[in-house]
Amino acid sequence: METLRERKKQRTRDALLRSALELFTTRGYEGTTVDDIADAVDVSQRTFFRYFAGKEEAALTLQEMTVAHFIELVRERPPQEAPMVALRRAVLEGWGTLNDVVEAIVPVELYLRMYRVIESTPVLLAAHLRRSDEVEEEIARVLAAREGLDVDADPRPRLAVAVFSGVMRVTGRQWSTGEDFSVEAIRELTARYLEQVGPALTGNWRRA
Amino acid sequence: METLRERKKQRTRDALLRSALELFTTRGYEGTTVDDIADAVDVSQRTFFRYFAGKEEAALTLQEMTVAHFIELVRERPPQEAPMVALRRAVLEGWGTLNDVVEAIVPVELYLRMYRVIESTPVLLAAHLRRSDEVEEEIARVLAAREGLDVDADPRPRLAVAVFSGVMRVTGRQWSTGEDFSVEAIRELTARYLEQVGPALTGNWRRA
DNA sequence: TTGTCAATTGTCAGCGGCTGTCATTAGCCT
DNA sequence: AGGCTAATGACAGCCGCTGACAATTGACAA
Repeated sequence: METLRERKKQRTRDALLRSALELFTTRGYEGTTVDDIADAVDVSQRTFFRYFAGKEEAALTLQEMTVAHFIELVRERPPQEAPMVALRRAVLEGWGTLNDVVEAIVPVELYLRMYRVIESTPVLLAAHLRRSDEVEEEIARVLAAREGLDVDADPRPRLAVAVFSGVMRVTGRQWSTGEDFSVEAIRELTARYLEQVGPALTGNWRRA
Repeated sequence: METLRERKKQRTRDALLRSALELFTTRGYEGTTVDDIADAVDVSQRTFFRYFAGKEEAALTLQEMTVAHFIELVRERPPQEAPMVALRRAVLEGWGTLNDVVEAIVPVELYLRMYRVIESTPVLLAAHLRRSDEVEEEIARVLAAREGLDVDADPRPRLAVAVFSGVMRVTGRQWSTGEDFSVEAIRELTARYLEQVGPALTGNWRRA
């Protein structure tokens, strides 16, 4: 943070983001107008749009941070690990370091509340799923590169990532509708659900 | 189609839908205004919104038809089939009967063109993925009922459906970016990709 | 310190999606 | 034919978002 200008900009952006999240998690996403957010920070509506491409972007900023972090973790996985192992470890490590990533901006509690707002707001959920879709493609390319494959010729990287991503989505939803919102809870759930993929696909579900 | 009123309504709706799809596939989704659509049918903008909840709904109507059909096919699968087998057969049968479902409203070719518009228009893709998410939940419940399981207690139905749905998404995208837009092409791709799931998850990708 | 340049912001006008309201039209039914 | 109800049009207005231009404010050098 060198110049005064930059610091001021950063403060404005932080204030906008914090006000937006606070309003979204109390009044709801649809119940909050961009004017509300701008007014809360005492800037013009136009200024809000200079910091965020849209209302959605503000709502998904925290998610984007954790997603970027997760992608980094996948990239840093030792190349000898099998793909699914690398993904699994990256995710588990990601949950472990969630606090460090988020807390620098807002309390983790706000992140969790916002997560539920996203899941329960159709337009936000849609945007979130689309972003996840993009992330899948990115990770598929990372894995393909690790394994020396061509993503367009060999379907396995995209398939593996799609499967993994599906499990993560189911896990996240189960967690967000459950009672234990601790990081431990989702870590455990993640590990457990990943183990259930095999049985879910091959097993005869009727014999307990 | 009993009364004159009902027939007129149906015709208005059909005209709106066809005009919308025609415009979307030529000028693009964002490049088409609701006023454009209404003007093409010579009704007021207000009337358009009495037939469709929004621009999105018109754009996703064909998809919705095929999805509803697919769900029906899953419901009709004999209960002794293993879950993944039932899903696989329902999908393959769905592609086989695509023509019958769509052609009653518009040429299948328009359906295919619209599919690509959806994939390439961020806001439509987002809405489409969200809808797929809802469909996953519905199908998970169908499978759970078949197998006598509680979806909230046993993660396997949701996991299996999430995996299957992921594979279908990858398949659909691959198909839409390929060269062969025939139904045979996607049927074959579907079968092939489903067979690749196992290897993608467990295999060591490096030994060819 | 001051003057110049550039970056940040506010204001305003306007578009497109969408909704509520109310008057008008058009099909239905006796 | 005339009354009832459903469908439509016209209008006003909210909200998200953008372009354009002017005003403000920090940066930096003379």
